[in-house]
Amino acid sequence: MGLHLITAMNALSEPNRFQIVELLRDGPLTVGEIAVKLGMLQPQTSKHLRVLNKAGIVKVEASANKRIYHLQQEPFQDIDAWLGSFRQLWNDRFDRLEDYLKQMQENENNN
Amino acid sequence: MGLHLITAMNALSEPNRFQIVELLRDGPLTVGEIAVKLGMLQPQTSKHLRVLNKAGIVKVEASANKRIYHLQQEPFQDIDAWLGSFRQLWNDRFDRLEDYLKQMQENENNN
DNA sequence: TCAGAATATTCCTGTAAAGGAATATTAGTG
DNA sequence: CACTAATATTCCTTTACAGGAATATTCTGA
Repeated sequence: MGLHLITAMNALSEPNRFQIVELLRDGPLTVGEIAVKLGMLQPQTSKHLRVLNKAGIVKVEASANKRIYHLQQEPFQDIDAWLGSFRQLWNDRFDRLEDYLKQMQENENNN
Repeated sequence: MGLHLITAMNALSEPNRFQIVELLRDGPLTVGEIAVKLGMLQPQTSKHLRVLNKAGIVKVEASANKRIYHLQQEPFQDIDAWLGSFRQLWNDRFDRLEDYLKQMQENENNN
């Protein structure tokens, strides 16, 4: 468990790759388009896309001699699911805080 | 924007640090307790906690000569907020797919 | 103040990964 | 079959970072 998560977050925690992901939210793009829009060289763009691809964050679609990259949902859903358990945690803690405050209130009234 | 995110994800994308975070979900722990529970040496534990601390993921509370580390919500909320925009994206795409299918259905009926 | 426990820091070393430059690959076109 | 465009890969160098071992720091209690 958690291995996909770590791989995905590792891939996303590189500024250029993060930017690529942000860019691809507006829709699929070719390597050249990404490189131009982000002001990076083509080889590094390809290399970063390779990492993103291995992490399952993007997928490629070949069209002639162009390669069109687009986002993939799964890794984001994985991260989201993991964060979900944290939301649960914070909510539980908040509930206990409420109970505590309520308890204090009642004790106050019994004086 | 996004810089905190990248820092947080980078900190989380190291297996040992990820484990530390998972462990701290059950409540605050001292360095020694973390080291024992995860079978790692104290110095490396301290070093990883330093990284997590700088990323805002954990905070320290001094108690005598012990240091008690506990999770912090903010980074997780940041990641969650970022993912939120993706949820929006997927939903929009799904809506458009529904529209498309509905359109096809209608065209089918008009033949 | 000294001893010991808990933690932090430093130094060293090995390794993974990123950028630059050059080159290889693949597909379309005349 | 050249020729070109688009992309991928390789090689090299540099840098960041993790682990190990040793040492420094901080706090407590006698």
